[in-house]
Amino acid sequence: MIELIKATAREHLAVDGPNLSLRAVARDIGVVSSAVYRYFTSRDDLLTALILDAYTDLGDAVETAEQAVPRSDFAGRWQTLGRATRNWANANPPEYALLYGSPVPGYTAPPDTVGPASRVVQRLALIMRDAHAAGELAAPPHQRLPRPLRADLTALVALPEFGGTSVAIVARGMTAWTLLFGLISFELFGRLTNGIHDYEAYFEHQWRGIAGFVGLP
Amino acid sequence: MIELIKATAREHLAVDGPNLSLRAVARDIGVVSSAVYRYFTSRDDLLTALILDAYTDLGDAVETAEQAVPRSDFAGRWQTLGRATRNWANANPPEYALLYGSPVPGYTAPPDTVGPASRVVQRLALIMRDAHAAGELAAPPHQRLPRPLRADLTALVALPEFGGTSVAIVARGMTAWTLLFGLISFELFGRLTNGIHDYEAYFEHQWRGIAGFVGLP
DNA sequence: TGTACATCAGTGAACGCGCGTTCACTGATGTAC
DNA sequence: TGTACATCAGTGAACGCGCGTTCACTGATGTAC
Repeated sequence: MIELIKATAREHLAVDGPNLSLRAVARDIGVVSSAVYRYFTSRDDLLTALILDAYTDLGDAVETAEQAVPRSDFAGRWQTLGRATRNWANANPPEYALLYGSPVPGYTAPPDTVGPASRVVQRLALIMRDAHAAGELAAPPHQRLPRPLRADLTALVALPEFGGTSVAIVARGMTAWTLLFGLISFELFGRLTNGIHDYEAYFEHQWRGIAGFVGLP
Repeated sequence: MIELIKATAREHLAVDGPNLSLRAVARDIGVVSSAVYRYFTSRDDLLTALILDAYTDLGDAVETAEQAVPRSDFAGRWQTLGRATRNWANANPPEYALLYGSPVPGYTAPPDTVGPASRVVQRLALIMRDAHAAGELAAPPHQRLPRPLRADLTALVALPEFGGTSVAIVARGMTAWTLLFGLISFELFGRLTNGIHDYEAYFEHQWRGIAGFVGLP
C-alpha cells in the first residue's frame, strides 16, 4: 500500500509538480483521503519519502552503471557516470526536478536525505581519486586561493572519497559536478530549445570536454 | 498600479514560490481580488510580466556592470559578468528561482521571453568573440564531433554575437554558460551547505577557473 | 458657471472548485483459549 | 469446533481554509458644450 501511494504520488509529480495533492493521490487510488494518513503522517512526510526514494534510485542507477566499467578505464568510468545520471534524469523528469530544481517553498528536507543526496558526487570523486592514485590524473595548474576557501577545500580533501588528492583537484571536481547537473537542468528545463537539437550528442561532448579539465586522460 | 501589483507579487514569490496567489496579492494591496483583472487578464499573465521584468532586470544589471570594464580587459569583463549575475541572483533569489529553477507546472512562457532570456549568454559570447578578434583567445584542442552536433554548433557560430569564432569555441562557451548558472543554482538551492562556507570566494575561483578552459588569458 | 454625459477604477457577491488534517466510526480479518 | 476479543485498514463527515474567474454594479473623476 505504501508503495502504491508512492507510485501514484510519483505520477502526480509529473503533472502538478512538487505541489503534490494528498487528496488527489487518494482519489486516484480509490481511497478516501484520510486513509493515506495511516501510512504517512503528513503531506511533507510523503514528499520526503519520494525524495529519499528518488535519491536512492538515482544513486543505484549511477553506481551500477559505473561499476560495470573496468576499474582502470577512468575516462570510461567518467563518461558512464555522466551518461547514467543524464539517462536517469531523462527517464524521471519530475523526480529530477524534485531533487535538483528549485526548492519546494515551505519544505525543508530532513537531515537523513543528505547521505543519499551525495552519492553521485561521491562516485565522481572516487573516479578522480582512483585516477590520481594510478598516476593518470594530470595536476591542475597552481592557483592562489583565499584563506577561507582553502580551508573549505582542505576539509573536503580529507574526506575518504577525495583522500590523497589535492585542493586544486577537489575544486575542479566540484566544477565538473556542478556542470553535470547544470547540463541536465538546462536540457530538462528547456534552456537548450533554441540552438541544440541532439541533446545526447551535446551532453556527451560537453561532459567529455570537462573530463580534460579535471585532468583525466 | 500595475507596478504596485507586480511589486507585491514579487514579495509573494519569495514566500510561496511560483504558486503565486492572485487573491493574496490583492489582499495585500488592500483591494478586492477582481480588481486585479483590470490590469492583468489572468494569473499567468501576471506571472509572465514578472518573468519578463526579471529577465530585463538581470540583463540590465549584467550589461551595465560588464560595460564598465575596459573593453580589452577580457578576463576582467568575464569575471565581472559572472559576478554581476551571481550578485543579482543573491539579491533576488525568488526571481532567480522563477527564471532558472524548475519550470512552473502548467505554465509555458510565451515566445517574447526568449529575447530577454538570452541577454546574459549573449554578453558572455560577446566577450569571447572580442577576445578572439583580438587574438587573445587560446584555441581549444580539436575534437571530433558527431554530425548533428556539428550542425547545431555551426548554426550558433553564425550568430552575430559568436561570429568569427569557431565551433569548438562556441561549445566551450556553452560549457561556461552552463557552469555559471549551475554554480549559482547550487549555491541558492542549498547544494553547497555541506562543505562550502565562503560562497563568494568559491564562486570567484570556479568562475576564474573556467575562464582558462574557454581560452581566456 | 453649470449641466449632462462618458470614462474608468474598484466593489461585492457568487460559482464551483480545491486543499490538509481530525475524529469517531465500521467491518473485516486474525488470534487465543 | 466455537466463542470472545484484539487488531487494523479504511470510511465519512466535518472543520476551516484557500483558490481563479465572472459579472452586474457603484461612485468618483474628467470632458464637452
